[in-house]
Amino acid sequence: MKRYNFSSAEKKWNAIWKTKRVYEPDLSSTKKPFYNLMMFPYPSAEGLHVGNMYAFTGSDIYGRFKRMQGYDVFEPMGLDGFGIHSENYAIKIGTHPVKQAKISERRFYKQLEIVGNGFAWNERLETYDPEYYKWTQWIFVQMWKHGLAYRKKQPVNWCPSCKTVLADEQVIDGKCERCGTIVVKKELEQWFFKITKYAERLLQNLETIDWSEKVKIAQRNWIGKSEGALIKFKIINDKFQINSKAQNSKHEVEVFTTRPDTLFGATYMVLAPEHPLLENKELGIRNYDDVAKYVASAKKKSEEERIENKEKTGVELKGVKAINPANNEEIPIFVADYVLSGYGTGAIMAVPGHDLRDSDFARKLDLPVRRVIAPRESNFQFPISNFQINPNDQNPKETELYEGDGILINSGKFDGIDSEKAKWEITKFVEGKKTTQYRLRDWLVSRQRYWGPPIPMVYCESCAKAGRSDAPSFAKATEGTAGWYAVPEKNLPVKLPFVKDFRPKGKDESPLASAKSFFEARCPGCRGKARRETDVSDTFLDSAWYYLRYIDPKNKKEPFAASRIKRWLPVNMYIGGAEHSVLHLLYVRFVALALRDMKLLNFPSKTGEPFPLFRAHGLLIKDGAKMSKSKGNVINPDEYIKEFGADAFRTYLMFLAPFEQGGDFRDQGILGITRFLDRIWKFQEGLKGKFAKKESPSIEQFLHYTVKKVTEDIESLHYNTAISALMILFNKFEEAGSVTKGQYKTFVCLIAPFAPYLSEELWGRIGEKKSIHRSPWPRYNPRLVVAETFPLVVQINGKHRATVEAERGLSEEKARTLALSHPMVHKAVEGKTPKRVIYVKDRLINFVI
RNA sequence: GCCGAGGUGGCGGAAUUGGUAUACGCGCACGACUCAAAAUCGUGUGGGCAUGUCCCUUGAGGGUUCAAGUCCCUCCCUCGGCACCA
Repeated sequence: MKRYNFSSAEKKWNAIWKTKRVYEPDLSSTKKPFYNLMMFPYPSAEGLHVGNMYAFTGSDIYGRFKRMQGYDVFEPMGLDGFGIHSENYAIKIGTHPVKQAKISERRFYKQLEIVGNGFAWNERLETYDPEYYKWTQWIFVQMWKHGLAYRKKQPVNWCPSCKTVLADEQVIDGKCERCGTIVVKKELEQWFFKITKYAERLLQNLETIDWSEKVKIAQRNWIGKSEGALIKFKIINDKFQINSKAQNSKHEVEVFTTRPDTLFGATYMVLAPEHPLLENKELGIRNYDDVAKYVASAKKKSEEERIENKEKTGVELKGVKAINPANNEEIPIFVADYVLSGYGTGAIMAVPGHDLRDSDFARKLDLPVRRVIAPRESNFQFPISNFQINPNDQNPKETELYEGDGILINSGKFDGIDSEKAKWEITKFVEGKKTTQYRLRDWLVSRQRYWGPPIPMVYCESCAKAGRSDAPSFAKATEGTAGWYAVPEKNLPVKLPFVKDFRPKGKDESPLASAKSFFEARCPGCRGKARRETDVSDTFLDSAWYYLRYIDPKNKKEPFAASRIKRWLPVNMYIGGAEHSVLHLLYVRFVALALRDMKLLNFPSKTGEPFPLFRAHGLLIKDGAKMSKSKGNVINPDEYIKEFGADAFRTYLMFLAPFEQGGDFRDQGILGITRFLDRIWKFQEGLKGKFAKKESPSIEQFLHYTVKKVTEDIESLHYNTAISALMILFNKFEEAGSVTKGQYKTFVCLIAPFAPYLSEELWGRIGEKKSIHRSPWPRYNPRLVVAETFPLVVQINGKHRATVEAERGLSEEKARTLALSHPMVHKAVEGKTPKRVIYVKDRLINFVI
């Protein structure tokens, strides 16, 4: 018997599939479109990572399953090869990214072809193709035209190694998402996209989409909605007399708090180092130099220092006080870097009795603490005298931090009120404003790098002086628009020029700033001399719309053809990594919603969400540890495919653990799958076409059960149990020696999504002409799914005592008689009347004695 | 610290959602084939001992129930995400 030669079969079928266009639906006319999308890879490293392979295989199995169910499955693939990751790799190995892109492209596409995925190769795309990034730039221009792109100077994240700014989403634990270098703060003027305008919708829509729960939670937390109040505190200089000061003060600081119910406990105020009040000289801060020194050192701190060292520091502003509007008390003001400038108003009211951070700070600086909320279950007597407690007080119970809600004390006329209710009553009392804050910040899209789409904007100095720009009128009032013009759409793309020394310079600007011929431009407004923007846009903008381009990647007139969009969107199934929870998966939703609002993207959907169904796959580890080059435990997929074949590799990846959970890859494990596939081959070869004439009823019954099980398991991405069910079925085939052709064909169809080559080869060898991957998915007869008999479990006092084979649908009485006929049961129950008999139909009977 | 997922044989992992715990696979042991080995095939494989239609066993302890890996309470550990967001 000839052994199965997987490598020649793989080669053969790849060629046949290509010429027969097995995986190419007609994008403009299909009747049952099914868009099966997977996150395209960064071609950044030595080759395709096994993690990508894992994700693609899981997604492809789902696509193949849907194709066999009769859908016109569209499963495109491309390369996210523009951007910092590809550029960093080019720097590392000392090539130019333009050259490296071509090398990576060949390597990746070759690898992607041998893994046996049903990709629609005609629609492949690369984000560095000018025909692609032309439209990435076009999206930037639309953002600008609709007031969603703006420039602003503010402290931003700067990676000293990548020599570029980063978005908040790209800073992980204070470190650069790409290279792990500690990120520092820098005050720079940059381009931002107004994703915050969409915060509420991005949050609300989460309720309408079917996504892996952990990703939704991550997005919810990242958006970070909180309800609270804005409350104004008057600022006075203590030179002035007490009674005149409050009324006469022209200075005010507004704070944001989610706990206005604790206002009476606000014993001091804290400003962020960037707070504008600190620059106000007429205020008469007496220790101005000390304050300035503190502010300077705080601004220099890196993100990591802030995170690592949570010891609170701060300086009091001498000579000034704030007035607590609830009780008109004068309270000290501090500057401290535990208050962030980018959130709320950059100023807080500090309530050390009821907030952990304020409590830490108060302890450190020995500040008084006042308790204003008592837990509901405590028995406070009202009214309580207005007491103030020092942290050194020997009565620690009273000063203990309490962050919960409860009943108000020490709060004047609000004493005794429930804190939930008091929140809004106190807000009203001090003329505060109820408001909502989001943790989400605007998306910083500028990058001071070479390998990316140049931001298609032009700056004209003379127009800036005259206050001219082509920003929409409603956006002109905001800062950073004067002098800026979008490159006219007919002039797109702004091609990335070849720059020999493409390495980042670290001078707050892109290497393009040294290419004079690139940045010299005409002003689209006054036709005078102007300068192009030399920064490029964030890679995540490239990937924020690729799924729209796939359906018509060669379209020269429009970014995406409206008729095809209507047919193919929203995407039916999106599979990818959870590491993109607050990166790609957030940006991509934002861009879709924004384009929809601009009336540029229109597909049938209530919310405009492009991915109603998303599943995150798990993480693959090797021998119990995370894969890393330094540990030398990185799986090279090519080697495994060469040794075991793509089918065995794919099937093993899916068998080793639940797809959505991820799991542990062990070399030994793949042998089990190899044996399984070999046995299938031998089984068919051994039959030599002599299939059984008559169906064995027990095999037939189990086959129907397996069809149901595998269908449901694939639908829910439980591939590991689907494969296990197929193994059990096949074990029965082997035991029986032979099965009918129909039964056998059903089995081959069921393994087709997992082992596309072997199944196709077997399919052809039993005389089938059409590709198995376009053959109908087996159906089952619901009546045959369960066997006619079942093992009736007999328990005595809940303990398993015997098992008897019984007819399905047995009545309780009959079950009882049957159970008692078993000698063991008979002996145990004999002579006693059971107190209770529990009968679970088709399952068990339990005698309680 | 907060949020999420999880803890089941020597290992990866199953368990119809409260109803035979350890499916399937790996590994291991023994046997067959072989001069031998690999491959392949067969048998066995949670632990215990008094070898039984016995007892124990799903991170630890308690509870609910005829019945708990599954539900409730307390605690421990591992992995992932967020992290001074007021």
